Amino acid sequence: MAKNLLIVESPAKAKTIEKILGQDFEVKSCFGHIRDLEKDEMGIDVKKGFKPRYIVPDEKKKVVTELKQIAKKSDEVWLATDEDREGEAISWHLCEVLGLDPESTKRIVFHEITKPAIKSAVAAPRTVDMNLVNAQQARRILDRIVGFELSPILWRKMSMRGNLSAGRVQSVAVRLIAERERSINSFVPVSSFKVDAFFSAKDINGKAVQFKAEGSKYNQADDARKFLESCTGAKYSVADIQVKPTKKSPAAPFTTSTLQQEASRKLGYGVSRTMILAQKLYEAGHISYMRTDSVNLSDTAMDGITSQINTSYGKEYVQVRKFKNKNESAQEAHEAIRPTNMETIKVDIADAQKLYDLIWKRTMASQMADAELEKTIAKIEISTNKEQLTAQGEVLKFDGFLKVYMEGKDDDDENSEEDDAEGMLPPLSVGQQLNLREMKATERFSRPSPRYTEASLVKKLEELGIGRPSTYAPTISTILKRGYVEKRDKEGVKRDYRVLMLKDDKITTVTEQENTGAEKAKLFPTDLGLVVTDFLVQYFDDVMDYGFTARIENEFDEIALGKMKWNNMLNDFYIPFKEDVQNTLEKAERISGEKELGFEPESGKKVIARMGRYGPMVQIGDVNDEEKPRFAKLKNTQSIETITYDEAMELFKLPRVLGEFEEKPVQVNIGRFGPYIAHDGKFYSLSKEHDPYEVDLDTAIPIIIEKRKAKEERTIKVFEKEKIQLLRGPYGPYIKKGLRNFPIPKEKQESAANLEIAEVQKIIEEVIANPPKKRAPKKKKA
DNA sequence: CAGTGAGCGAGCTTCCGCTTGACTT
Repeated sequence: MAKNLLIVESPAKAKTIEKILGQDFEVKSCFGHIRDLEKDEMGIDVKKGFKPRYIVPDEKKKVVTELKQIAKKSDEVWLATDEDREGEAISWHLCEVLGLDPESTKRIVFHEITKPAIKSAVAAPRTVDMNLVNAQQARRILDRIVGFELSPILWRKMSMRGNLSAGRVQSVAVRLIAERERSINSFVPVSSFKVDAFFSAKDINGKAVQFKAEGSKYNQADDARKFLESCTGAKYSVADIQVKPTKKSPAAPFTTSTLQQEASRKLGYGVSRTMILAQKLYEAGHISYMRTDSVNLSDTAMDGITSQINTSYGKEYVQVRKFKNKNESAQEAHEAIRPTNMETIKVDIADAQKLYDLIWKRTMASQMADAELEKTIAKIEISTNKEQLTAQGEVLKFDGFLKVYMEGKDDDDENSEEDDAEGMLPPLSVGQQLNLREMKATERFSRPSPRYTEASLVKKLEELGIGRPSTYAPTISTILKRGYVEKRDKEGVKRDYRVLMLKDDKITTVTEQENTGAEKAKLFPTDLGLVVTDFLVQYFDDVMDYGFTARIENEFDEIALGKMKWNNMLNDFYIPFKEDVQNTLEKAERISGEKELGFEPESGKKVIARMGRYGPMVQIGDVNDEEKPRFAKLKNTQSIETITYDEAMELFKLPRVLGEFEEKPVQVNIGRFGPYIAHDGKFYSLSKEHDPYEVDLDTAIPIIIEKRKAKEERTIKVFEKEKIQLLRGPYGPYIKKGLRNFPIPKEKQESAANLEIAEVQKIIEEVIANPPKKRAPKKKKA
């Protein structure tokens, strides 16, 4: 039996550390937090100075029991949780649960899992820092108060049903998306005309090549035309050439957030996918810990990286760098994300190779030499005009880190529009005459900020100091699951733009078309998200403020330094907050996001759009009217905010009779489960590519025929006028009664076609009596 | 299943941060 028990958070770390420390230590993991606030009644005694009530959650009981047993048998317990606020709290909770004295129990920390780091940590133990623990408790309690006070307000005040929630992080994330959407919708593009001249000159081999020079931008088409006119008959010559050496430096090694961004840009992964794959790589020992905000690399890692660069590319490619973290909220408990062994190139894990390559390359590049470029800027004179044109070229003199890796660009990066296509210029000399092939003034429109992707939202949250590496992906899952936000593509719209062209001393104008506004896998707020956000901003502007987290983080820091009492801090927050809560419960009206669209001409009844119990809808008339109001669901792409009166009225055109087929009427409508076609007492649901408002008889009939045929092929037998059916499924035959499916016992599957009604009834009864095991039910309160 | 949307008012839901499995179809 080992004399010492050392506890870390992650089981994968435990294994590695046990190898390093040898026989004197048994290393175990506690799998993160082992205690949390009780779920009922807040878990906090506000009146007793915010005294928290902690419990060990059911799913943690097993780990805790095991740790208790081993702790009892060990001479000494060492706490080696992460060196950050949460890690310190975990150590303290371990003391509480394992019956250890926090004032004497050995607490050690390290930021990297390397032999020297761990050995020196063990040589210099300290004790649990209660100030830091208190800062964590304040953080935890504040989040609980905010979440568990705000969410019930939504349940009371929202007309929409479902499990709604609000919180310090998620609600602000939704707000970012909501505000971006509104700024896009109200954006008015402004056009300008950019002049480009195309010249030809001879390259080094004497071959004629074309190159581009840029002129000014004009806000009006007329001004652009005047400039082109002024150039008719002009001669062009090189007035000046400047050659400037420039440098490009590699980006810092990956943190969680930058890894998510790069995997999104280069591989198209959502943040959850990235994290699942990274977790697999970590568990297999291929990469360091993947939930980190640090850009630091251990000395051991640096040695591996530089020697790998040396062997692969040579000494001149090595350039050792220390990166500094840009954001203040970083807690830097771990290293940057890097390969554990730079010599490993192939990882034998499904789908994870590409992500590993990305990490490997980024890590390599971070310690490689700057790329050296030579930028040439040539000014071109126009004989008839005072203005000059500018041609730019770039030549790579030394590739440096670009040999392995170049960081991707977001579509909201400035200059990304222009500076990506800088090619080479042919050799030019001052005074050289140039032949103009053509000059164009192309109309360009200003663009709104792009919608967020999962990864660009994470970037923004990190900039604001909101959320942590371990919560970025789950936060996005939450706001998607709650229906506040949707991830989808948007088709672009065609837009005309003008091109004025000067060629052979003649000016012509042509109109061309471009596709604009197309976006892929972007986050859109739903009506629910917009309505809930507006409500929260109206009544809880302090918590919803983008600077709120940063402000309370400063106070948590004060607590951690022992300069502020944690319950005083909470009290200062709580008093005005609780007042807002009371006030809102009393005064706020039910939230429905109602918007008046107009009046129905025949009846004079009001037409409105609002949130209903089942989602966004339009309504004609009022509940208090004698006649019942009429309702219609909004289409997926429509929103309460932007729907027009005409679009709303269009929605009332369902149900619609399309015509007849086999002497029976064909009707299209929208039901609870979406749009469907009704014919001859049967229902055929419409797939997404069919818009129920567009469907006509000619499209409906093939759908009926095809679905009917597919159904026939799957049907084995029908009982009681189709109330009970025997169907063929992908895993074998099954029984369908009403909406419910019932499995057929294995031994009866082969002869399913011979089953009679009595036997079928018996199977159904048996299944109902002994329902198949479902996923473990959620724990209810005792 | 192919309907609704208010309100009546049980009984349900919820936060953020640490960590990984154990569950189905």
